[in-house]
Amino acid sequence: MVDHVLDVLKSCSLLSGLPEAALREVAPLARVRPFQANEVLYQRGEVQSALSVVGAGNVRIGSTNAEGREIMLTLFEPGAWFGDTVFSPGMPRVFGATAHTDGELVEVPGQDYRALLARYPEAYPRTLDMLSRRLWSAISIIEDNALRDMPGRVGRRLLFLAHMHDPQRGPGPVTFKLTREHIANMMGMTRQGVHGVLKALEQRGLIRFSYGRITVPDPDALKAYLDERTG
Amino acid sequence: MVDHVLDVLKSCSLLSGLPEAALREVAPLARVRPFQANEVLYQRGEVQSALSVVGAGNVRIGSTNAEGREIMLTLFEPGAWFGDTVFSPGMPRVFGATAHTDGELVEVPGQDYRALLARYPEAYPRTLDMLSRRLWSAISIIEDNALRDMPGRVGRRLLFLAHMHDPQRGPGPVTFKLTREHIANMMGMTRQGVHGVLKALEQRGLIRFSYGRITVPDPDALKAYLDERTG
DNA sequence: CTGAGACTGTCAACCGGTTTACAGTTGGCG
DNA sequence: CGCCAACTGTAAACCGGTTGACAGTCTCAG
Repeated sequence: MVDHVLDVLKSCSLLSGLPEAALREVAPLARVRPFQANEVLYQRGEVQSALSVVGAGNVRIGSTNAEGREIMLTLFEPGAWFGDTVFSPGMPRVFGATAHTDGELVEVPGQDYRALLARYPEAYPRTLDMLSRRLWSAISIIEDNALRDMPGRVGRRLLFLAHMHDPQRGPGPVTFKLTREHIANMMGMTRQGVHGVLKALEQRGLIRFSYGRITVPDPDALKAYLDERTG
Repeated sequence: MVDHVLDVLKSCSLLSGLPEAALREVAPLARVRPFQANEVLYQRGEVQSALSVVGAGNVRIGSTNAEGREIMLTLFEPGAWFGDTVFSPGMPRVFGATAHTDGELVEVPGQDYRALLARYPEAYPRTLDMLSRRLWSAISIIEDNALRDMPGRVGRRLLFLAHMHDPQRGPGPVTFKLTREHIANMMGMTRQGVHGVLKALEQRGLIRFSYGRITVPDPDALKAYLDERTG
């Protein structure tokens, strides 16, 4: 059991700055939390802080406004971490988390994680780096949303997801299990709007899509097309 | 001279976790860089990393796309810091910085800053907290942009700036020196669109504005109005 | 004081993307 | 194997916000 937790923690990039001995220390303190598709894991506004690592399955990060309109920020795969409030205890969560598929979460209580860092300060630089990169991503999204039109935004986000999906991926094709509606929620668009964009991209051979699935056959080609589209 | 640099460093929230002795160590390594209004301080894409603290004047953070359309992320006041790439050396800057008024920057070379943190590890938690809050802000902006209409977005951003301007402010009025165009650039809107929104907010008595100036007489009232507008 | 340049108000035309509506598919579950 | 719920395609009406254009106003440097 603890061995399994340890494996999950080891797979997490945020924790890879810590020596294995450190991970062994926290593993017993972590909680394994299995989840089913569409289960709400955390709600926006909660103040409790824990570091969550996706052990299996996919998790949607996003929030919903009063009228039920949803915005989805990103989709996390196994090994990803969230719950950035561990670094600012007391702050409410800005976004909620929902299970996208069945899977399992490994949760390290915020206090224990912070205590661990204090005991292994050599891990701090790596931690700052990870957080700073996440900020970088968020700012890129703001920029894309402000400066690009719909095809540009959708294309860029697909590339972003492709990169999250597998940072060291080669040039091969990537497939996402996302409905038109999920994409719409990621982009602040509608189902129909997304449809039009995808159709246009498909006609250029840059993507392929079918029921609940989108494939980018050649991410580099897509990137080249997008870069060319706005200089 | 070094005393002046020290004062600026002390005023910076990011560095306030460090003991004064530590700041005295880096002060001689920092560079003072005076600037004039509209001078370009850093450009998007540069990889050189330094921690910049605003010593005097205002700095716009933003970037420009190929067609010359600009997006402005925020406006920094004295004491604010930027150059988050110090935490991820080698990463290019996502946004550029431009002088909004005359003023002066204090720049600490990235290496020196990182070395200092390593020497005073007790400052790490505060540093993580600051970075994490900045991420929180960025995500809030993404959310606002996706979920709110123009009046909602403009209003929220004004409140955000009011808070940046003076985190411990009382309930009094706040005034910004921003043109309609600057606001438009912050929101991904046009000058004319902003005009309409401001007029609507003014008619409700929530803001007042004149040439190059916007005043929020009662931020709490504005907040209440915005919260009510979308539940 | 005065002029030039930056900022502002306003309006009609336009358009990208939403809304609304409905019919056709797909795939999983009983 | 067949049904139902979720997902998808399509098209017309609509609308918020941009585009473009121009005249008026303010500010500050000289």
